Amino acid sequence: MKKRTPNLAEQTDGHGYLVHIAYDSVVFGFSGEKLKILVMEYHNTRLFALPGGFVGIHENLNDAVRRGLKERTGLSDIYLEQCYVFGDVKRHKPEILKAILQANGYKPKKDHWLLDRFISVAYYALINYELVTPRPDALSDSCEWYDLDVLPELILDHASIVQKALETLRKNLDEQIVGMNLLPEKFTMKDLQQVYEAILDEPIHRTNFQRKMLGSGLLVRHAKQYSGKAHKAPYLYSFSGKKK
Amino acid sequence: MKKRTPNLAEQTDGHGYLVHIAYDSVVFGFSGEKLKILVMEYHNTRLFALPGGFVGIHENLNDAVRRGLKERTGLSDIYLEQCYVFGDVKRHKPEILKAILQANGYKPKKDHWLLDRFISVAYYALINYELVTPRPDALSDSCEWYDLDVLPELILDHASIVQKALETLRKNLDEQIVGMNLLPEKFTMKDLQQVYEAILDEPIHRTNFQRKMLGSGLLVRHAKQYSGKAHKAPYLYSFSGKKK
DNA sequence: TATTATTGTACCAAATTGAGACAATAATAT
DNA sequence: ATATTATTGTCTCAATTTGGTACAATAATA
Repeated sequence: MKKRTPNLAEQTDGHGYLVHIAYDSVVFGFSGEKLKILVMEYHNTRLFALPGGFVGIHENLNDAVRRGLKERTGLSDIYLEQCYVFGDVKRHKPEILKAILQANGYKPKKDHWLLDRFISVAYYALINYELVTPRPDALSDSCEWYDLDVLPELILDHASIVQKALETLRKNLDEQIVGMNLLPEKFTMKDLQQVYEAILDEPIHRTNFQRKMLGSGLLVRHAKQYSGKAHKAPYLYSFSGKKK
Repeated sequence: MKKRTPNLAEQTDGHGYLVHIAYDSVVFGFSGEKLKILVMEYHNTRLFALPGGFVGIHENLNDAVRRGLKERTGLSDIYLEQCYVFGDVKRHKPEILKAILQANGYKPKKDHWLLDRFISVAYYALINYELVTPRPDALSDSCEWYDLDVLPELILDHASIVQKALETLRKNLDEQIVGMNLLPEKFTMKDLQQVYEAILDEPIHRTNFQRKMLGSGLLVRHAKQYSGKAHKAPYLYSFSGKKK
């Protein structure tokens, strides 16, 4: 039996969702040697935001985030980490939410729960770019990949959230099997290195990186991949560990 | 002008505080070669809990935590870090809150906001044990230091919160100037080593630790401290960096 | 003056890291 | 075929960091 999730804009209070609590997610993908994140644009507003949402009254916080990611990416087994809670009063900008609702044809009353102050739990997710067709939700025109270095201006404190997510990702880089979640099943050593370079935003010495990765014992080597280019073909690798 | 903070138990709804949102803090102190944390016991209940609280409607989340710590420790400039948000449904145990309120002479109605589900933002704090006289709040008999290895049984998921705080502290140990916050202004190298050993719960090689700490460039050496014992007197040190 | 417990420094070996050399190789050009 | 080109995988060597011991210095006591 599937639980019905309430329609956001029609509600006049937070019934169905916990009031004052939201989440925002920084969904990282990797393609074309660059790190990208998902950004949504609301209907007719030129307002850009991170994919976020609310927590059902009988729903685990983490599950709420997974539900939101499933809706936007179609993926249900996603690598997910909390990174920070943004809880300052000054992030409360009811006029922005109001504009979004109005652009969608709703006339929220002054005490509409969405116009209240929210504390947002920030997450980051790592997903395989190739597996995703981003889908907008009811309030948004689009949900698309943006290069990290050419993000549009984001509403509220979402730029800080991206920054915090990136910092946390970098901090966790050595302990987490990042490549496994951002790359397809099989990949070359160069692919993996480019992921690390994109995240750290600095070049990495090739042979030392190779030594480190092979030495970790996490990689399984497969057949070579012939690209058709005029040079030695690289091996393909996959991760031997279990997906988190 | 000081803002009035509402009286918790008298409220019949969350006016004054954000509903559904709480924080819990793991307050670390160091004394007698051991790591300790503050634990509160509620009146007449034998229920033990971490110092926690709620967020005023017009209050920053971080400020709410600082306010709570100020009330219980008297300190206002405390080293504080978020570590995790506990947001599972199963942490909702209204009967425990009810028991606490009843033991204090309140008869909460069924829909009392404190009996609702809460998401809790966990923090850890590092403070100088010597500067603190723990103070209980209105609902609790005591607020006292407990050795980490002999904690009483804690309510709800507070044991997990302690665990998470400890993990986070360990993870941050190298980047954060932990000693500065847990030790008095001046301390010996042995004091500092004992702090690290208490946090990591494993012995550290003395001379390598000394080399690492002196090499960090963060320590300033002062006069020797004569203990009256029959051996060479150690230097006193202090940290040269700014707090936090 | 010898003894004891600690502390500060020096030193050596092992492990890790940074940087480059070089052979192997998959295509293309000759 | 053979030379050329770009890239990959492996090695090697030096520099740095880390783990561990040796030892002298020293503040009290016996």
